[in-house]
Amino acid sequence: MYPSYGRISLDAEEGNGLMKGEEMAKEMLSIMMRKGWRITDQRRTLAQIFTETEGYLSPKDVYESMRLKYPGVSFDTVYRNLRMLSEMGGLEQFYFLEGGLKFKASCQSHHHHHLICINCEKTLTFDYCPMEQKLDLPGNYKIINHRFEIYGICESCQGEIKNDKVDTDEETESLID
Amino acid sequence: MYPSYGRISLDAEEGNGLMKGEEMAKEMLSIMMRKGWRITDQRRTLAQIFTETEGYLSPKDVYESMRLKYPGVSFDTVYRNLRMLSEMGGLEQFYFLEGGLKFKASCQSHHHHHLICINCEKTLTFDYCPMEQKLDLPGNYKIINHRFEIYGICESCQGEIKNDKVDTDEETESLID
DNA sequence: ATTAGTGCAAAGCGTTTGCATCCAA
DNA sequence: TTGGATGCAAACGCTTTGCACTAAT
Repeated sequence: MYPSYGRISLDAEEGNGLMKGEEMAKEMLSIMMRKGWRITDQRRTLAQIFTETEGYLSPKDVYESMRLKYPGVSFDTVYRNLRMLSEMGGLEQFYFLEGGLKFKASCQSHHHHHLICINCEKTLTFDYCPMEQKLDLPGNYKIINHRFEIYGICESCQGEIKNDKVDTDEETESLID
Repeated sequence: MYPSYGRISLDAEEGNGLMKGEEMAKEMLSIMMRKGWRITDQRRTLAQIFTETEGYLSPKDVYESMRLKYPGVSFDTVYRNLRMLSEMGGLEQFYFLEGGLKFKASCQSHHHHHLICINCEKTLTFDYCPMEQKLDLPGNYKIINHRFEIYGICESCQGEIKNDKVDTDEETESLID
């Protein structure tokens, strides 16, 4: 039932090819400054957590990580900052039916889509965008935005999964909102 | 920033061209029977509500509608049945960042994607699927599923919106998860 | 008659809010 | 110095659960 795939343009395997690690953290901090936000220890830590993480983080994940480096944090501060950073583009939000809302450092510099592992949530980016096609859409909608994601099982998970998590169909059905 | 669109295959404007109204309700009820579920008044009503609705319904919406026809319903029964019907494919779930989880009768008969109005949530279906392309994806993921949705403002909303809801960019950013 | 489905109430969980305190600018 | 950021606690909304009762098969 699910179609073919093959070759087309795409770029980096990980960070997104234009920015990674330290650079990404700086980017986030600079966003904060530009918007007139203060750079607090918590926010510095927050930025760093996301630059060190490949996959998605739930607010809870972030909270746990924050506590390691900055024991006093409170949950609501984490939420506040996640929300603010998301709203102005520093983070990308995804909602997983199982797992709820999660966050990931976003690439500000170019348009792309995601290939997400439904097991470990490791995410790769690729440049192909279906909107580049001459789509003949029904109705007379004024197009504003779109969403295109591909879900699968990454190479390193393909081995492990075979044992425990088997019923891939159901897994997927529920993981994708 | 957001790309072009033009002509390509597609089908019906509404139901999805293969099933509508009564037929859809029967389909849902038959699903229940096949699975060995009992057909209760509440479930019959639930099925009917979705066949009469074009857009998405939140659990709350459904609850309100249910109460009109069947005053005694409880919220948790609505949830239980929404969940069950979703799990076995009778309903499609979408999560809107603002508005939360919503449901819509699903088309079992053919693969398609959605064009969703970010104002009224009226949804049209179209047959074009980006996975038909020969995509050259990074990594070695075993592809399991995908998601492709286009968000815009439908014709009838384009007039109304201009007055109140203006800042389309932000609207969208937050509506799409 | 059996057993799934319902309604009720209460709990659970993730997220948000008000407010006094703290601290980056 | 001072207004934004934080931590705390409480509230909030949505969803789930346990249990006795009801009703479809």
